[in-house]
Amino acid sequence: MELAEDLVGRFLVVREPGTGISERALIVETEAYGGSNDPASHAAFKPKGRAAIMFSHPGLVYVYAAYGMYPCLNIVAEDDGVPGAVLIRGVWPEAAPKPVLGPGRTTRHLGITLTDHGQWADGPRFCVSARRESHSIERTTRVGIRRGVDLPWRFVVADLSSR
DNA sequence: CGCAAGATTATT
DNA sequence: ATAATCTTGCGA
Repeated sequence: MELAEDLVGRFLVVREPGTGISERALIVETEAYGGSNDPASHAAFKPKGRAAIMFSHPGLVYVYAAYGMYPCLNIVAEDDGVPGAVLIRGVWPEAAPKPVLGPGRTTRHLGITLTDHGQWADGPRFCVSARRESHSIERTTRVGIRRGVDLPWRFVVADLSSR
């Protein structure tokens, strides 16, 4: 949960294998997901298969298929045995004039697929840079879910439209 | 083994 | 409002 707020305002670097090309994107929207205390978390109602990585150690990438259509990028947040992850819901690629909002759109834009599941969030494929400038961060309830809607675990850069 | 449902998005 | 379609949980 602290990680979710910490990631907002940082740069995520994605390197394309082979090409040597990397793309930097400002993380502008995240959501934190917990364990059995969080009814919306995958760890709460299907803690098997891919989602089992949420119980693993921090810094690993959890990629799942939302409704079978779109990959969604998460970063495992809690220690071994403690379920928890941060969903990247929106980024602002350096080259783009406008932010890319929505977990499915974000991963599609960055070229992230289910095969990236289990990668290190700070390794050859991904890298999270230090915060470059301070942003005012807004904390709201989560969106796009049907359970646990009341938990205020969504973090966004407040002045999105003014940059 | 078959079916429903979910942290989504684009299209009718 | 619906289709597209991955993964798990549950019932037969």
